[in-house]
Amino acid sequence: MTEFLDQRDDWLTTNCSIARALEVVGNRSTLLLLREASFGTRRFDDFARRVGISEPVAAARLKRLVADGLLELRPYRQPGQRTRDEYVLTAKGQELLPVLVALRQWGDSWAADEAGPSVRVEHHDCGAVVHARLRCEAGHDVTPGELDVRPGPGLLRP
Amino acid sequence: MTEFLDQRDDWLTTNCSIARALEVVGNRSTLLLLREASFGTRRFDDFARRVGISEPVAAARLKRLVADGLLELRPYRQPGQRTRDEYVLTAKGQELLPVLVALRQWGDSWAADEAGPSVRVEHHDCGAVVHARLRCEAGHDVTPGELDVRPGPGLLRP
DNA sequence: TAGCTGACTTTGGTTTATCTAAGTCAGCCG
DNA sequence: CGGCTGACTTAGATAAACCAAAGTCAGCTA
Repeated sequence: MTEFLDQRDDWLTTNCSIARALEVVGNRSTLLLLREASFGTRRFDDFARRVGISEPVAAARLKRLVADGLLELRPYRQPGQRTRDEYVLTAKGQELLPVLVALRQWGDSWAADEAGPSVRVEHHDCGAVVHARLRCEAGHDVTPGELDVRPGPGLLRP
Repeated sequence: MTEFLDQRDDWLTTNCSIARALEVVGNRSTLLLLREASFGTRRFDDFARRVGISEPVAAARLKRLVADGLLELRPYRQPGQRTRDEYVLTAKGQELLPVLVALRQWGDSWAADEAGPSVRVEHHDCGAVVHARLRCEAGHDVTPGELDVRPGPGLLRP
């Protein structure tokens, strides 16, 4: 595996899933909007205010998130109000939650306030705190130091 | 818990671990440099070339990553060359790998090339593919839909 | 039907991220 | 001791992200 890594060169740039993911969620405001969506925020100005971004930015990013299929618009109606659209996470958006959990976990460990984290994410069924963990398909817990990188089927050689 | 989320308003902005983490790694090039570091890249121009960014950007981001303690400079010497510094992941940097694994996993699922992913991340000990998973402290696997958000100790009320 | 409200859009300007191209500089090699 | 090489830095320019303030507009409510 070491040889593989030493020999490789610019192939990663061409087909890297991390880079592709970052084209969709590779900026601060997008990830914070997804955080809000995961907390149940659904309305335009709640998104803008709670994330702390301006309305034009919120509008552009939310539009992009809908176009990319991470959020969907769903009509709803509050009593005494007219029909509106609310933004709801799709399955594609929900599957990004491990990224957010992992980011929060890192922030809790390395950049937290003295008072501790402001939120706690629990397992709905049992109330225990939830973490993002690495695990292999053989069922072992894996630490960051135990990762090996190998060529995959989509590897493009120079 | 629903009441909690409905009542909360601008508290999250002030002390959010995700936002804090994103201040450090909230841009594309930083995360891609960390990807490279996790693949074992150590030298300046390898970083720049493999990530596909210009040298000025690579220099600035690497400097920032060292200042933030995610990478450290370690002197090394190749035979017939002078002493240089190489960039190596610290523990603080390694603990971000779950974020990268989760991002790659999402990219593999939702934005992959037809040919499949270009790399495969394995458990060093057993060779099985590694995934980022959500798990609660009671030991249950948790799906993104089973997450509950609750106030934490550092929660600031408006 | 006039007004209010939520959900944006428009305008104009600043900051941040990025690029290319060229320059610096330290120290081993010959 | 003079040149080469790797590791940056500087300069100048463009593109992307963001902001505040004001404007638009649809459709309930009164």
